Amino acid sequence: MSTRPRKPPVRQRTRTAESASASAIKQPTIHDVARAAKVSIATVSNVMNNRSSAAGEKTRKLVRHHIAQLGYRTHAAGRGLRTSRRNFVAMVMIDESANYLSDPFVANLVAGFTDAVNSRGYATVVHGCRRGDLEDTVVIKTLGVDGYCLSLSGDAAARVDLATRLRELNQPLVLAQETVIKPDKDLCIVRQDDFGGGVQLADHLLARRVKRLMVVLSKLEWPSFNARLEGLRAGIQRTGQSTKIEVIRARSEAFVDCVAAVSEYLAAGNRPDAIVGGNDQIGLSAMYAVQAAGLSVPKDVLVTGFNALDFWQYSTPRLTTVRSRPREIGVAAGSALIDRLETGVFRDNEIILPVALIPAASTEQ
Amino acid sequence: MSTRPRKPPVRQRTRTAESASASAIKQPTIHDVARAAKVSIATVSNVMNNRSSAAGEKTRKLVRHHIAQLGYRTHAAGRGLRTSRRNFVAMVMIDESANYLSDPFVANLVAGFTDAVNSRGYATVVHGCRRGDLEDTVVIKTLGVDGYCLSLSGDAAARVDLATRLRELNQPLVLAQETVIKPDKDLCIVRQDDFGGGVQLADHLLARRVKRLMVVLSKLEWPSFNARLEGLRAGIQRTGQSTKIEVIRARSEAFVDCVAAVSEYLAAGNRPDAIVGGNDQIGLSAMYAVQAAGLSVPKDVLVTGFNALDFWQYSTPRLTTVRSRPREIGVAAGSALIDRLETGVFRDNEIILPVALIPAASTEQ
DNA sequence: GTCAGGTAGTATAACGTTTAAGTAAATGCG
DNA sequence: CGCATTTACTTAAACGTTATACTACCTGAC
Repeated sequence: MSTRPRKPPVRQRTRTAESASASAIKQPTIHDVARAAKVSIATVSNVMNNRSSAAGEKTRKLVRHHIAQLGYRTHAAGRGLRTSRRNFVAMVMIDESANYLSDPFVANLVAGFTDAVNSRGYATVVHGCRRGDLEDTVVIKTLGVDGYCLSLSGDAAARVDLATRLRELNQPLVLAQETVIKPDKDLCIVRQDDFGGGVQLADHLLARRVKRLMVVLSKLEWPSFNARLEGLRAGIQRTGQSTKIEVIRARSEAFVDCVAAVSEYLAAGNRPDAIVGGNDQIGLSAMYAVQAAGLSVPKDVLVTGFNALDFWQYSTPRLTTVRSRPREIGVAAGSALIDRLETGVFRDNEIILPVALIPAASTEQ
Repeated sequence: MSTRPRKPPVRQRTRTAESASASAIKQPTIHDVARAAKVSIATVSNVMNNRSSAAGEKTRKLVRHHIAQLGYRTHAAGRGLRTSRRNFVAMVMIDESANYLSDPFVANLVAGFTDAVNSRGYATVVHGCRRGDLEDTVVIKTLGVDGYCLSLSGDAAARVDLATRLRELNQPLVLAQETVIKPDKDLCIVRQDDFGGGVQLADHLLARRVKRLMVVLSKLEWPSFNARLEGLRAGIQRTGQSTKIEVIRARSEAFVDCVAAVSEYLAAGNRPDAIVGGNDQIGLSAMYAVQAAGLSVPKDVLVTGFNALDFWQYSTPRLTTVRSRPREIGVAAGSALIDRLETGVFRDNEIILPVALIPAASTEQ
């Protein structure tokens, strides 16, 4: 024979069928499939990844049969090591109280994000981390994902701090509902037009001759709350009317704290024409406090919320609010991140979603 | 010299400083750190993992310095390949409508889960998958996590199907809020005592001389809803009273559908003494429908909810409900899963969390 | 007959880490 | 001193993939 002699394989896999220990069942590897199908591991890999070249209909079928037979699944770490692609992205939130998802706005945003990301073949690690813990946190230390989305939460300083750390990782980064950090070349910010929502509220309330306006926010400086407030201010200023704004900050966004803040304010003899809640929860709490003080909504006081979350419609009278689309923010953020991973650049550096006022009984005069 | 001659290193790493391409910045590896600190990679690894043996205070400091200097982080895929531990678990939910997290019960459960898991040094992949897509889904195909938690959602058949598939992966599995599948040796179920909650509701309502009871559920057969209903039935039966239960199922749990269902029922001339909502959302919708029909809560009809979610307290009159602790279910599920990963066995195969009635104005006569 | 071009498949070198096994020097002990 | 033990490290072999470079074979065309 004139053919060059084949070198024998250097390394022989020696795993026998019964070598698997009882406790952890050994998953089959690409080698097991190759051996069963009597082909090389390269061929199995090619079949697994539908590589167009090097196919062969018959072998393809054979290999697929053995893959199914053995229940072989690609070992994610092996592939990840080789390709330096993990098919994971992380959604990170600052979360002092470890219940970030209890805010329905955040929950819907996350749901939209994971759904967009999943549909592109990636999985999402959802991670809430306490402010100081960032460095110790598993995300930074060992996560090794393909990209990050940092979502609204915490005060401005903590957010900026976290965003800076994430940028240092040199991974694609999307910021959701961020207003303090400005978009720049390799950064994408997805947010809704909270400012515009504030303007819409101002127009709506001024058309109802509101002269004295009370805004209820929480101590925590959510950037979107501030944007809404600024929009409100701008909307009033634009008309040149003399409507006055007073801002009070409840200890937290919890029902009891908001009710207490409003009740106290009313008990001091204040009689605003309208109360603007920073979000629906605050608006509903304010409405409760107003009614508890023996006043009528909307006869004595108009009340508004923000976000139009599922439960806003349960109230009597129904709360005037502004429709936010947290889910769409998440979807846009997820899509932008995956696009960036696959094309290498962000198509847009800023995506702003519109919001729309929903007038309801709580501001009908 | 009598010392055995050292073999020169077989493989020379040849990465130069300027070899990194402009687009993707190369992360430093353990080799880079080793070279900088003039130690072996094994030593760097030992320092990274605080291995007690083979330490040396001076080298330890030196290595740590270079780790910080270079910004080295362990490459997750490399470690994962070697240790076959990924430090990831997955939280999987069936999610037809791609907005599983918009249910606050689920959102809080997930939040508790991720928090428990994070605090043990693991990360959580949150994954909602459509019913049929399961096999194609990235979770099954390429995720390769250390363990799974399957959370409530979808109808019983879909859940059982998904649970079966997950068991085939031979990974530790925890089921949250599952009532159809029974616990067995290498499976852990964490749920709350929905049945007991139903019994408590029955006691509460029967003490108020309720003779005709209407239960509002949704078409989707959530297992916990059924358990609550069974508890209610058992509670009534236990007393031997003749109270009758009628069950109606709204098209969905959405406000409009529940209101429509209750309104229609009342319009047909039915006058129940009490309406039991399957959860708070349904209870509040029912209350709305009752009031819209010109009836008074609680004078004409008592109304109850279930779960005591954040917004339950916004209603007027405040809704009588049962306190659930979805967050604690998540925490228990997460802890159980990590314990299983670290000890090899489940300490408990079933964990049942108590619930407690919160009487409020909507059932005060 | 031979050369070009395609098809089908294989061998093997990484990817970055952990860890068992080993070595060299220092220390303890009789 | 001579031997055992401890301390402080190093060597090198996996872990399961992917992808490059290669071989072998086949089919025509000239």
